[in-house]
Amino acid sequence: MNPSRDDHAITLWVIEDNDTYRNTIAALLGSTEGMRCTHAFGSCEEALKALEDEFAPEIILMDIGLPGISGIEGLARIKAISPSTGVIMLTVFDDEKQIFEAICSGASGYLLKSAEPHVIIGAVRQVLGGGAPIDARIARKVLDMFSRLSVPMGEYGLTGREKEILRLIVDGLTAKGIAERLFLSFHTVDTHVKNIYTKLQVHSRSGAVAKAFKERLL
Amino acid sequence: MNPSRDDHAITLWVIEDNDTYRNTIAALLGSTEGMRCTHAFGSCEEALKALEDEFAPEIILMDIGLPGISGIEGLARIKAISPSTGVIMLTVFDDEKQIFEAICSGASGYLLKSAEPHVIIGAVRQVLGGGAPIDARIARKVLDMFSRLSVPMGEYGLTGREKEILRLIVDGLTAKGIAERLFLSFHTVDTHVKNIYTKLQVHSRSGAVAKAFKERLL
DNA sequence: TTCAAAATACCGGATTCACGGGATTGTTGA
DNA sequence: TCAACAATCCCGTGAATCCGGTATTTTGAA
Repeated sequence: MNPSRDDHAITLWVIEDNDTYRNTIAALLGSTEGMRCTHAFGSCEEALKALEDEFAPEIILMDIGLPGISGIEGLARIKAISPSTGVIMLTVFDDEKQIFEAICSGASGYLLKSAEPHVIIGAVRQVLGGGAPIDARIARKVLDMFSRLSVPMGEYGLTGREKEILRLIVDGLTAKGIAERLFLSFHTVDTHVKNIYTKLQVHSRSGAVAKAFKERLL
Repeated sequence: MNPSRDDHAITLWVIEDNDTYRNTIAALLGSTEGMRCTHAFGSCEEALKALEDEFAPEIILMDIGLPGISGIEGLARIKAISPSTGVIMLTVFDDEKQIFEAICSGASGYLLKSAEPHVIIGAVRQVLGGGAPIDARIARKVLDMFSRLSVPMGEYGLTGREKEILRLIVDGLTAKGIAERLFLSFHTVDTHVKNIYTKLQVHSRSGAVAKAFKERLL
């Protein structure tokens, strides 16, 4: 495989409202061996329109802060039309909310606009190779968000049997149903449930279920 | 500030059971201007022991697959003793579970052992600068995990009032309590709850609560 | 304006829950 | 050996629930 042959060149689009930056980056990509920047749009609307009657590119470099349809919204729409297209988001800020939304919308990479040319070029190659290039400063935020999500599983001293029954309650089973499932008498289940309530300090099934989810007891 | 001055040099430890790789990386770090690799351990146990009566280093490079105390477990213990120490995990594999656990335990970076020397050096600097260097292939996994977490909020056509009541149910309120809170009659709440059940296709409060959590209906 | 959907209110019966009590087996660690 | 705990079983009462209805008012969209 010779990446310099045009029919094997990576096709790229750029979506960026700032003329100067757009032209700079388009020129950079276009002058790189094995890459062809076939379009450079100033807005998501134009790119989405182009997607209607053209083949989608392999990679799109997109500004996250666009006028009109935002980068986030645009990303979601692009991925809806062409899921296989890798989208690398470019940003000047590192706003957590935006990062989170972009990730959820299926961004394949996340770079700062201040990134060196070789970093951007490398990022494109990494996306093609199944990687997700993320600027270290942004990655820090992602990691922070992640570890914040994982609440340290609360410990209430539930016994094995109690956890088992709690799981079945979460699955929506009634006391009788649980009894049948576990070959127990209804009374036994009832007692376990009572003990679960005491340990979790709740007074209803729904309370126990809510607590189980909130504190990752399953 | 001159990073080549020893008292401003970055202090580093290496924890890696493979003698060859440990020595290679220790030598690499030691020969880099502005860095001092003060220890190279073959196991977490040794490093943890050293932490008891020595100042913690600024950065630790640690293999994730260690004999005895694993890298994950070691990471957690190290962060417990010295939270300000940045720990960069090194791995040969990209096992999702390990990545997830390492992130939750507070890893500051995640590299493949096959990384080029300059990448490792750069990673150390990035951690010092508040970044979190992550190999693109691993970042891909992180992003996948993340977007998998955010289940596309299920839509069951719940009306505003129904969502409001669902929230109160999740908070553990009883029908009577909800009625008081919303200045409604008990019967009205009951009807809404019935409709919620129908729409969510559940048959109990606990079922509705579980579904609400699983499908992020709140 | 018209009409459907949403929100509101009510009834009755069968079922389930919450929670108080008491009791019997094992296992396990002190 | 003995206390502690887990797991099992039983009972009864009052409250809350689920579910099948019916029916009125409000509201938003056609």
